[in-house]
Amino acid sequence: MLTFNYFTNLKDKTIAGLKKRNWDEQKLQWVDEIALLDSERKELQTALDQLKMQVNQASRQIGNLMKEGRHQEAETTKNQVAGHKSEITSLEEKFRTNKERIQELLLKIPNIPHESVPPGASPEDNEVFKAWKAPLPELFPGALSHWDLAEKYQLFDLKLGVKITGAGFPLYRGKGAKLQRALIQFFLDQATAAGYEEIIPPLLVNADTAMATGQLPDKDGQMYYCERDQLYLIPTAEVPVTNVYRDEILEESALPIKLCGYTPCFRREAGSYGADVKGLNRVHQFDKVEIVRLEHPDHSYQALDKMLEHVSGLLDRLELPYRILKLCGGDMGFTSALTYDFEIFSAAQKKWLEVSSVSNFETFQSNRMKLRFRNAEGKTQLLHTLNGSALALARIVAGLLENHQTPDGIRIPAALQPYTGFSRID
RNA sequence: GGUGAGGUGGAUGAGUGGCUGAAAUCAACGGUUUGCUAAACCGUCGUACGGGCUUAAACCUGUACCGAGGGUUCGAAUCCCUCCCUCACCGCCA
Repeated sequence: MLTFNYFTNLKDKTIAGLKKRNWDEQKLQWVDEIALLDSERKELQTALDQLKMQVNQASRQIGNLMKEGRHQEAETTKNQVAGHKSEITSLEEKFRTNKERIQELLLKIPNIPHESVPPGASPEDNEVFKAWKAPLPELFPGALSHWDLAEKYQLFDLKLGVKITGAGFPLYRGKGAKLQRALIQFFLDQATAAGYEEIIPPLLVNADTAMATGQLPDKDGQMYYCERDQLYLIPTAEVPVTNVYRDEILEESALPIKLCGYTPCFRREAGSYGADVKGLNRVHQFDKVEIVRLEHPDHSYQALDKMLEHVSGLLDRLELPYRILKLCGGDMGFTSALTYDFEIFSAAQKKWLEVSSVSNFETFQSNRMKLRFRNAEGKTQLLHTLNGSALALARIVAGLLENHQTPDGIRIPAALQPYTGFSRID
């Protein structure tokens, strides 16, 4: 959620940013509407506060008059207060309507893209921030897709997942299951080595938590929901982990805060179809290690670079070819100011698969979360939140199986072998 | 799930209708004193949103907030209702 500053002092920047997200003129009017409503809100509050002050003063007088036994005068004052009360009631009504409308609009306005975000409407317009320099790997004739490899080596079973739950809930078995666990452990160890504190959060969250990181109300339909208990299954560890510090005022010396966490992720992913959903490319439940940072606003973009390095290091160790995209305005998430996507090249499917998304949310989440720090002047200030996948498993598994296959088995990268306990799948 | 007791500022903890935004103590911060440490003494010490105010700081000032939301009253931390949460015991259970 944007702060009011974006609609008053930074209005031009806001308009320009929303245009980068391809907003039409009609929606852009909301910016002016919010500014107008906000100034109305201030006027209403001033009037309301003054009336309340009068009532408060009168009440104190009444108390004193009663003590002194001057009941007649007390009654007169009471009648005066009654007049103010009805005025207050009607002003409060206006005030509430005004605030609700502001809130309603604010929730519809996405984050303002960072100035470096390229314009564009669709994934084709994303900028290749770091290309893969070496030649793309070529597989031998007869190389298989990961879903065929899974069947050949008994690594995971989608049909069993369907029997037990439904489409998009893979069941891993044997070396496939061990590979899954090895990757999680490997990613967590790497994150810990990079200074991230490990968190094991709840997998179900309440509405306040989902609202704070921006999943509600925007992505309501994408989360699984337990009606009876009014809890949401997390779509990413970002949600519970970022919320660890919701409603807190941190000391500047405590920054940066670096957290990581492994969780399963649950996504309903309504509306996807075709080859994109084949095998592990898009599933309803997958495992992911997430890294989260709470940063001083002055350092958040340096922190973002550090996160890119971290994720790059993981992919290097897994010996997977990858590229980094800087998402264009039209493809960025609602809450993000700048997002880099990591894509690995699937040699068997001959296409790029997204395996990580690393974003700086600036104050968009912290404003909703009331997550602040006390700056050098002793004033409270919103800090910046960032997060990134490090990494998402399902597609990494797909890439590993496909790219490291040989005619007589699948090679496990050296970095992973201590975790799997085997060097080949055959 | 049942019964009982509770939810007050960074912490402990007073406060049962009227200068109580909230005593006191501790912690923290600034200062004085001091060979060092310690101690003592003085001071500061919640958040949000408004107004004075024109860009900002400082300062002054108003309103709201004592788990959340409603209600009673001229006036609510205090009384009433609903909900949430915590603790204890019982039940159930990995």
